[in-house]
Amino acid sequence: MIVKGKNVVYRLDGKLYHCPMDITMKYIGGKWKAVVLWYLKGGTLRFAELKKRIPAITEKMLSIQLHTLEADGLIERKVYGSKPPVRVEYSLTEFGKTLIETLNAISKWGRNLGANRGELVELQEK
Amino acid sequence: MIVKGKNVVYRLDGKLYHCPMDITMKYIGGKWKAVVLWYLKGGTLRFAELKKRIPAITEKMLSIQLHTLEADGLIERKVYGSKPPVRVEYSLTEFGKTLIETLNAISKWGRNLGANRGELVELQEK
DNA sequence: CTGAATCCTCAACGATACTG
DNA sequence: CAGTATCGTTGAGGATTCAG
Repeated sequence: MIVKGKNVVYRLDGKLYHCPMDITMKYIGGKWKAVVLWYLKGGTLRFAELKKRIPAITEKMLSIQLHTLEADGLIERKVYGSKPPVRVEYSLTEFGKTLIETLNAISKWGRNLGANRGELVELQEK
Repeated sequence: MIVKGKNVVYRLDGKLYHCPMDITMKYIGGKWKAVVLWYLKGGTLRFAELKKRIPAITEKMLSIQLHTLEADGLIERKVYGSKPPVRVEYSLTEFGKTLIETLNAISKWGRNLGANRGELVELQEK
């Protein structure tokens, strides 16, 4: 706990944090991580399935996010088969699942805003 | 609402979002905004008071964050006095207060992680 | 006291092509 | 299928100085 009036910080993985917000943001911040986690919250997904759900992401960025999330212990990567085409599945770890409540709160706020102030658009099939 | 199987997105301020996570992250993403909002959640604060609570931020970045948050309608800026030194106070707007639940969730997760995996450090006074 | 202005760096992000 | 390699771009963030 942060003690009022004291100059106290957290050290985590050798890095100092003055605020818990910072810590969480290290894990889900950036342009893509929260979105990837959001879709994995629904269950195991393969690379191409994630790409399909997040059309705007490039394969490179998706690859980087997945490796980062795995290194952070939030997701698990399972490879099936040794010769291409291989099958790779991604899913939340138990640690990653502790984020679900937080992810829900973030999504809920965005959904409300989109519903109240935004406009729904149906895209044409290409 | 996102309709399953349909290619539906939100349009908000002229920008398209495929995912509610994206929307929220536009408002609280980046290195500083969530932290600033977190401290303003506790009540009205002046520029120097915010700076004191977020030692790592530069005045430039704090200034930018505050203007961005104000432009997004999340915080309110009140100026007292016309001749320097002026007094400027920042506080959450009603719209900004709708984020409190989300901010709490984010902070809670970070606090738990800091408590479980991190280490508490007491800094020396300079 | 509260910033704005300037200049700078660097990491995140992106487009495209290629591969085990 | 699931990426990696390479190169290019962009913009967030930072250091410093100056101003109402």
